[in-house]
Order: sequence, then C-alpha cells, then structure tokens
Amino acid sequence: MYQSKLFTKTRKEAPADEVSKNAQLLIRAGFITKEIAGVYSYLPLGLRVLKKIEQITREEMDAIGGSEMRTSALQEKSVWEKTNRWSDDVVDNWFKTELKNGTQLGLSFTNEEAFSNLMKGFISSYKDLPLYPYDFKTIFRNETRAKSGIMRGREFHWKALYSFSKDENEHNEFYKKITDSYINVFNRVGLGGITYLTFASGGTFSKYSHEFQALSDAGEDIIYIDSTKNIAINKEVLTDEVLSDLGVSKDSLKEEKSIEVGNIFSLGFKFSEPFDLTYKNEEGKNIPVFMGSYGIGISRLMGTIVETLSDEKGIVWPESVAPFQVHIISLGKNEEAEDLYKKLTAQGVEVLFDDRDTSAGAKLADADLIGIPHRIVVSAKSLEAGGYEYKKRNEQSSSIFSFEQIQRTIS
RNA sequence: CGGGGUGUAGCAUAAUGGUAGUGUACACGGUUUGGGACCGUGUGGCCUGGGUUCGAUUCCCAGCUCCCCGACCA
Repeated sequence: MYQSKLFTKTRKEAPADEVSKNAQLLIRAGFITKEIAGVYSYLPLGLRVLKKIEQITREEMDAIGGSEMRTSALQEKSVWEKTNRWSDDVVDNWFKTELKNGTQLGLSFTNEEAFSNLMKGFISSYKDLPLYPYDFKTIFRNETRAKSGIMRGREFHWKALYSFSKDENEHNEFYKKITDSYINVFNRVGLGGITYLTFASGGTFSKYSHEFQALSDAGEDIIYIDSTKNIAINKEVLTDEVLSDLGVSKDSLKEEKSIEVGNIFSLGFKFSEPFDLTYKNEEGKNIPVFMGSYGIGISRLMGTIVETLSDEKGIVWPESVAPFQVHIISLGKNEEAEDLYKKLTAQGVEVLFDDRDTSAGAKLADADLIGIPHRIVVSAKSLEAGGYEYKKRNEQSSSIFSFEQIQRTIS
C-alpha cells in the first residue's frame, strides 16, 4: 500500500485523555481512534492487525474441529430468562434496547445462552456429537468504568467457542486439546514467553477454570507463578486447598501482575439443563449435553501485544500480526524504491511504501512508531553502497542488502 | 455505583471579569532532504443551558463529557 494513500496520520503527542500505553501508541500511530469512553474504531492499520490475530485464532480453532459461524448481537429476552440472566439485578452490564413495538432486546455481553438455544435445533442424537461451534463477534458490556484503552472496553471483539460433548470424558479430552490450541495462539501472536496457564475460579460451574494470563504491569490481575511447573494461580483462588490440589509449595511462587487474554471453562450441565439441551443415546434415552466455554479477547490481545512489546520509539509488532511485513522508505527522489515495492508486492509480500514527500526524519520516526518488523530504506546513500538498507524494527544495526538477500530475509 | 477532578483550534497547551497567545497539524511561497529541517505568510478555538454582572471563556448552579481512585468484571 502506498503510504500517501493511507488517510491516517501519525501524531507526536498522545491525546491528554489516554493514560494507557496501548491506547496512546495505537492512536498516535493511527491504528485506532476513540469514539466514546471504552469504544474505539479500528482504522485501516488497526483493522489489519485485528484480522491477523483473528485469522491465527481461526486456524487454531479449525485445527481442533471448530466450526465458525456467527451468532446475532441482538438477543431475545425469553432466552436469557431461562438462565435467570436477563434481570439487571443479576447482570449489571447489559445494554438493552427495544423494538418499535416495545419488545425488549439485549445486546450480547456473552454467548452461552445464544449458542445453547441455537444448538438445541441441531442436536438430537449421540451421532450429532461432539460439536464445536465458535464465532468472532462484537460484544457489548455496559461497564461502569471503562479503562486501559482497548483492554477493557464497552464494545470489543472476541472469539467464543462452545463445546457440546456426550459426556464428561469426551469433554475432558477436548478441554486438553483446546488448552494446547490456546497456547499455540498466544505463542503465534508473540506472547508465548510471558503467557501462563493460570488456575482460576470455576464459579458455580466447576472447581477450576483456566485463564491465560500475560505478564504486564498494565494488567489488572495478580497471579502467582510456579516456574518449575510453568503454571500460575490467580490470587482470587490462592488457598491451601488449591496449593495442595496442584502440588505446589507456597515458597516457590512469584507474584506478578498480568492481563487475562483467554479463559476456558467446563460448564457441565449448567446451560444444557435450563435449555433442555439433550441428545438420545443408543438406547434412545435423553441425556443432557456436557458443555464447555472458551473465550479469547481478540481486541484485548492486540492491546496486550502493544503493552508488552513496544519500546520508547513506538510499537514493535511481531511478524505474525503486523499490519504489513515490510516498510519501504524512499528518501529523496529515486525510482528504485517503487520498483522494489512493486516487485515484492507482486510476490505477495505485504508492503507499506512510504512514498510521501516529507523529510527523512519524519519518515524514519513514523516507521518506528508504526512498528512494521522489516524496514527497507532506499536512498542515494543506500544505492551508492550497492542496494537497499535493511533493518529490523527490534534491532539497532542495519545492513546493505541486495534484492535476493531481502527476499531470503523476509520469507 | 461511591468519591475526586476535567472541558480553550484536528491534537497538545497558556492567560484572562472587558471576545484569547504558543507549539504542532493544515494551506501557500521559498530554502532543504539520513532521525519529526528552516524562513515567511495564512486558515482555524473558549462543552451545553441557566444565573450573577454594564459586560462571563473566566465567578455560581445544573447537565453532559472525558480522566483518576475505589467497587464491579463468564
């Protein structure tokens, strides 16, 4: 893409009303813009990143048998009354609206009811199970206090998968599988080294749930890490009983602040019972479906990557989620920069080409702020030296590369 | 939801009971071209409603907004 055609501009200063690093950098670099507190629009660069994270998640869900679909945002009152989650006294973060005729509707703040109700129409026999439908969706939560940029919004993008299994054993097998897929997702988006499988409260559904917590001072959670077992325990559930369950000694734990980037639950019959979601087994007997719930905050993940991987000059995107793979910067007048841009683009490389008529300093500073992993400067100086000046965003030194060397490096 | 703040140009900010200055961005002209380069010219602004006052961007009240602390957070 020609940068001169990118309508967003970078800013030297962050808006005064943003405190979090993720919002400051993403707004300065032109990835997002704030609409209202806790609500952000995604600009061209930001949407590219969001889609990359979504695609990685999609690939991992599909790899374990997930079926992507899309549940509606508008939800019917009666469905939520089945689980007693319609009342504002029970759920305090509903956004509600109504039809012209007065019928009340809610905007999804989560998906269990929608999926349970919907799957009732498709599950009738043991032959239908197990099933793993999932969706990416905008979720609405009427938070009394939005904060932390895109990490705790009133409107955000997530992935939710629900498992429908014949029994607990079948469920447990899948639960293990999806735990591994979640680890794959966090590894692939560049948070591998700092994300811990964390024991957390299972609520009313089961003894434990599992969270995936990424270490960051910007986090709102406190976890205790056992580095020998490579697991963590959420402060909320740190009791002697939990320690003995997990075979962990209190002395080996290290306290850290972290961001919850994913959460998986065994739901059991919590939803299948109120929705009368059953299947017929081989004897023709009705058996309740055993369910599980698995979420990843896609937009929160984007914020977490910025929080944890940026430096004083700007964002440092991992290659897997960067809006473009390569940033070509043309300094001064030359044909070679555009030639290189066309050649790489023709090979399917995602390139942002800074063809703007602006100073070298501005271009270089913008490149650092935007954070594309591979930077190639084409200038009189580089051409005299025999080619293109290549530098990685997260490294200090640059080298003069030929076209072939560039191809080899970025592939 | 409780408490505390905030609101001046696209953005960041200053001053002021007598209609507002700067930086940046933007437009134009010129000089520049390896870390947000320089000179000149120009466009553009006091959240909304009420009150006090001869006069309110400034003081008071209300509303709204956004931020912070706490509570909340499948």
